[in-house]
Amino acid sequence: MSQSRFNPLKADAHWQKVWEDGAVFAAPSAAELAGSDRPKAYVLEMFPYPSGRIHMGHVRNYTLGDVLARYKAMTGHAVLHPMGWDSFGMPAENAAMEKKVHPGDWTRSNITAMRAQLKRLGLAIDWSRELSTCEPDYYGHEQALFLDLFKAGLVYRKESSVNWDPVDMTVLANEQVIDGRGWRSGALVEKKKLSQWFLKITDFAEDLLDGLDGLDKWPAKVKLMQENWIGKSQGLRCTFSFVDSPDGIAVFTTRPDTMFGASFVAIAADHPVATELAANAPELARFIDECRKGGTTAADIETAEKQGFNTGLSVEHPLDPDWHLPVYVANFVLMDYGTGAVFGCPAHDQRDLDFARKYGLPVVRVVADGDQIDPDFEGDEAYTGPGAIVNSHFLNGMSVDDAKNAAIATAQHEGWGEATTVWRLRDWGVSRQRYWGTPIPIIHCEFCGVLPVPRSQLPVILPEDVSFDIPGNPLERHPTWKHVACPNCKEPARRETDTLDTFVNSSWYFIRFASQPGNMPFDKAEAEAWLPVGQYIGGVEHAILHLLYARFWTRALQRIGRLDVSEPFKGLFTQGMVTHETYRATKAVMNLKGDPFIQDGVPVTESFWVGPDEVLEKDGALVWSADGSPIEIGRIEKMSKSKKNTVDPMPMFDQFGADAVRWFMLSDSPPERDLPWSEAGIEGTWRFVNRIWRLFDSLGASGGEDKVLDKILHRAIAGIGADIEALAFNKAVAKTHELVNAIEKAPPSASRNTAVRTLAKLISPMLPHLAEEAWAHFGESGLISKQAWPRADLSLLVEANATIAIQINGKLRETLLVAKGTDKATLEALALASDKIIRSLAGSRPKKVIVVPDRLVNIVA
RNA sequence: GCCCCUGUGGUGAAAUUGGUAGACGCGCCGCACUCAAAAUGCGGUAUCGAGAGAUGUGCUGGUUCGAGUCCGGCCAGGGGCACCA
Repeated sequence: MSQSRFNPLKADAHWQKVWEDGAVFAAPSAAELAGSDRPKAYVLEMFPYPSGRIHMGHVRNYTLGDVLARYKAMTGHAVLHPMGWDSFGMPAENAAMEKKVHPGDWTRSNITAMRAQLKRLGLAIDWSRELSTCEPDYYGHEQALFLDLFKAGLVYRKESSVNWDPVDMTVLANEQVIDGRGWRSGALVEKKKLSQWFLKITDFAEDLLDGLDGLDKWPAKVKLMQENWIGKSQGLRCTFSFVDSPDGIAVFTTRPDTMFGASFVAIAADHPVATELAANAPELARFIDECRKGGTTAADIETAEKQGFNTGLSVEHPLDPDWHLPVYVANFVLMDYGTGAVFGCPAHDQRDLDFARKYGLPVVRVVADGDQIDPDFEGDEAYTGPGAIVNSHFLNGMSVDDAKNAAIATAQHEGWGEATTVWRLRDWGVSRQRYWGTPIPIIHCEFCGVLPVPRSQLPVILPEDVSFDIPGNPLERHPTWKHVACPNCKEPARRETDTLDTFVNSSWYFIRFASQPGNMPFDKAEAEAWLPVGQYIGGVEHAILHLLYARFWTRALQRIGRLDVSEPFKGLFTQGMVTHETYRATKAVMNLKGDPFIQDGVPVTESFWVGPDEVLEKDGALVWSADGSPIEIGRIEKMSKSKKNTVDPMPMFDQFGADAVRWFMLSDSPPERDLPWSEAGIEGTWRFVNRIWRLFDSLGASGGEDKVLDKILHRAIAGIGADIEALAFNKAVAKTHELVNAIEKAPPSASRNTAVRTLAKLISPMLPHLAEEAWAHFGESGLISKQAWPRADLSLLVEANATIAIQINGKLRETLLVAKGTDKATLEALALASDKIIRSLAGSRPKKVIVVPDRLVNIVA
């Protein structure tokens, strides 16, 4: 028998070329799909941002999707498994500023490098559908869709307050503001009012919430997060009229049952009533200013004291015009939630209670706390639990829920309020004062106002000749780009220089993958042939924003009749992060002369992140490879460039080949769980790959059946398939090991030969290069990737015998092998006749015997 | 503060509806092959105990013939939201 070795580097290169040259993983066209009875499988991993190199997180993400896509193909599905690039965004502009390269050049060369790296993984991708969002043939269509939504009234412009970095002259997202300063410049961030474009996602709040119910293949956690984010609250919107005036203050409450416990009305600092009063009240103006300055970070809010300013105004209680309440401006009331005004019911709301105690306002109990019904509420802890309503006239005696309904009914009947639903969800602000994004296709004309760019002028192409020498938006400074003729009056006009939030790019790329005509964003029928995505796979960090925006965008397209799909992602899988320890080294700070910098007689040190490849172990402690100084081990975090805790996957591919790395990624840890990175064990997977190869190389001309092995094989076929389908790859790996162990131990036979050949197919989704190599080695023609997944013979899955556990008082004492289906009485008799049981019982009579056929006998003694 | 998730050997982890805890892998130990090493193969590996046996799924109480799994109360770690009326 000739011995051959598996050479992964040769095999990887060879089969990757065969797959690519033969367009083996090209998805069928929509027409072919319609004409075939094959079920469809659209498998999609979240497309990468081309940051430069792939990292372990990418390897995990794309391996998971790839196994599923390959399995789906083998199980007779028409598969769409595409790849593209989320290529607009800030890092490109930062690179431009730091390295003096054009964002386009930087991005495109990154894509070239990362495409090659991804291909090195051996992914079953239809590369003919590759797209890149920074190219006009993508973003031009996005501009067309934006104008469609504009025309449909789903886009509007509004003054809104933004975080403005005065040094970089740009708007910052909330996450980019750290302790009130810009994350890059370190400058104090200012609040600035800017005219911004918004998408009306709130129009779809109810739909987006209701739609979650139908997403039964989404993780409950993600649905819950979206539900909280959308934040539906139902309650009463009512008006507290000013004393002696027809006007009033609109208030929203989720607790109309506590109306009779009201003791003040509080309005936001930005409330129009406050603004009006402040014009003639300098003290109030100063207070409002204070409120605006207040930080918005979690820590600020935690420590901020409830503060108010008594306006001197009084309002009438809607249920009793003679009952007057003071009106405060309060720092804890938000203008952009509800109506920007609340009524305070201190006894049953902690915040209101803090406020009332501070300003000496009445605190009246209106919900009984057990048998406590005294109207005089004592203590500093509000009661927010259930109870009967008390001290509340017509609501007395009702439950909280009944009283809510009764109060709302009365308000509606008497005309001073109505049932209202309020959402936490805000409209989506999509304007970014940046260069590297989709230009917003709008023209501002002094005479004709805000106009869409005519369709014939799309795409609005991003100019390439820009400079990043000075901070700010290069589009704003470009000498010619923004100057255009008004499409209406032909007078000189100005282009919109803002670009779209990059989340817009990722809100429809999965549609473009399904259909990519040149003259429009997508063809309706083609897109509908593939959509929705059957299985979407990505990081949980996108659980809210990306997934919510994509769901909104899809519904918006549905509303304007462009696509009859409401939910873009039927199945969602959120993979865990690949994490690694972080390391910090400390070094002395030097002065200009190069001597240690001494302060108060002590050398000043600074600590900084170092990468895992710079850390050595010496005498049981970790030291920095550069100078041997001690290393402090930080917490385990997601691999990121800033913490320097990344590990480059590519050397592993060069050393062990794609299959060993893929197998390693799939082994052991369930894919939804975070994976603390460790290379311990990669040699083990490499050994396993070689063990399998030796099996493939061991086929002989033996005959004869091996019924035990047949059974094991068919159990593996069924089990591995089910595990892959459930994305439980760690379990599929374990079952593959069991099968391999069994085959290795089995003597030569026809059954064994069959098992070895079948094994090649079973590993093909996970170890595709090895499997192709085996297929060729067997002398077969064609590709194993195109073979049908083996069929499990169900009759072989039925066990003839069952191992019965014999327990005494629930503790295992003995096991018995019996024929399956042995009746209860026989089992009981067998159990009681067992030597061990007789000994254990030591003559005492069983009180009771529980028999579960095919499982166990439990003797209660 | 509110909401959610997780907790099992040295280690990554398995465990259909409550029914033999620790499958499978990594590591480690022993053995074989070898002048030797690597590679490979064989055996062992929850804890205590010489053994029979006892104990064991974060802690604690409960339901049950029987609990890793269900219920209550804690503890620890992680995540999400947060002056949301």
